Amino acid sequence: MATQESRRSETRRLLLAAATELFARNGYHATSVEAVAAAAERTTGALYNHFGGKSGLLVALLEDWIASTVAGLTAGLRGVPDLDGRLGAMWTGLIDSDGEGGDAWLLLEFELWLHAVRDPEIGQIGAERFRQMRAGLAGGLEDWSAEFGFELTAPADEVAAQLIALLVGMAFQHRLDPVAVPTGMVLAGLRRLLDLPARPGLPPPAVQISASA
Amino acid sequence: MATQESRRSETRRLLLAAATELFARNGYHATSVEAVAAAAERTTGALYNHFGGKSGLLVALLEDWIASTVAGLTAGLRGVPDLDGRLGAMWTGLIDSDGEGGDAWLLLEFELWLHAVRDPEIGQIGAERFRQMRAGLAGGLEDWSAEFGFELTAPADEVAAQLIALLVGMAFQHRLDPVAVPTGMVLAGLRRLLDLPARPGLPPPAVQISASA
DNA sequence: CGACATACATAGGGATCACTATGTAAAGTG
DNA sequence: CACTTTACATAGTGATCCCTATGTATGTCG
Repeated sequence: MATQESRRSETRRLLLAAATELFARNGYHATSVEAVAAAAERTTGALYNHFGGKSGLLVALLEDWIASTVAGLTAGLRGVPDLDGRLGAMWTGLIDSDGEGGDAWLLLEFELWLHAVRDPEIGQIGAERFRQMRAGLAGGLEDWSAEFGFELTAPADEVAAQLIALLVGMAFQHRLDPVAVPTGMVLAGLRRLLDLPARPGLPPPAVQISASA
Repeated sequence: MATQESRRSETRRLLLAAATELFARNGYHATSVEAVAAAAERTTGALYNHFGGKSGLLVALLEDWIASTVAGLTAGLRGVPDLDGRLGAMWTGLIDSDGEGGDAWLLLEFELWLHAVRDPEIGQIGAERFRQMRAGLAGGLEDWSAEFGFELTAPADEVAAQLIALLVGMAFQHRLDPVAVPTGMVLAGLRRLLDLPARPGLPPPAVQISASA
């Protein structure tokens, strides 16, 4: 019915989607190739034919990851008129869900980082991924500063790296203890990195009520 | 010769040190209990007698982790007279080494975070760990603001979370691509979060020369 | 429509791993 | 110095996992 090429690419897509979900949820080493194949409704034979092995699957996943993330970073920002809305969109896009896979995005981010640090081949890809994220955000910042009429007090590259760092580090803490990292705290930090005045009319962050052990 | 108690605690210490090193270097799942036992010059029998299993070893490791980190966070700060020196000490302490285990500190941080997110029992401990880190830094900030005569423009809890977030996120990027995250970029971000003026007399951050793929 | 190539399925092997049951030397105790 | 307990070592087992060799249905092409 379908051509061989379409069938093949569909299988590849299913395998990568299953691997993304399972690697994020359970981790790379805790996920068996048979589990990935089963979740994709295929067999390990197909997986080995496509990727050559478990590590090949990881590399392919990370390469796809680059394109989809750079797109996702800017996608949630369209249609948001004000600057705070855009900053907030970046944050909620990070912790709520990537729009497709729940909070798998964040888990996969750290999972892949660990492999990137431990494996030079993966590390190259991971470094390139963040270079593109920073460059994309830096470009956006320059556009924003023109659009909203504020001034960048540091090179856009620098501010981009700082904004990404704050978002990553806040998500890191938020996932362990959500109430300790309310949205206002993140937005306030982002604004301070941009050297913007604190947003007027916003109530001060709520008193911390995170449960104490 | 030695008492049984001292012998036992010494074995426990060796096992935990070996597990720390190996879990950080290779990851939890990629590290076998036999490898941990061998690195500690003991056998798996000792390991199971102490921790009941591999997961028990991880829990014990994380619990030790709490105390040692809070201590380490403030330890590198003594004897540094100026504020920039202290901020710089926090950063270099994060990326250079923890003073004992190379850069294992950072790897273990993210490794344990993933387990904390996936396992509720571990998650409780991890959340408590960061609560203590934030509280410790918040207290330090209030002392600093008095000592150095600057004013906190936001609650100390909030600023502490933001500083930690920036440090974590910067370390995250730095480990993938060190030249893309020079020290000055980190210090500038920390200062902006503290609403301090940019440091005078400091050359602007070097042009980025990170290799492009 | 027949021969070939492709895409994937099936079955199984070799290695590794977490864990357990049992043995044993040393420390503790009266 | 007999006896018990502690702290760890030894040896082995079932399960799991990554990978490979081979089989087969379906698309492809002259």
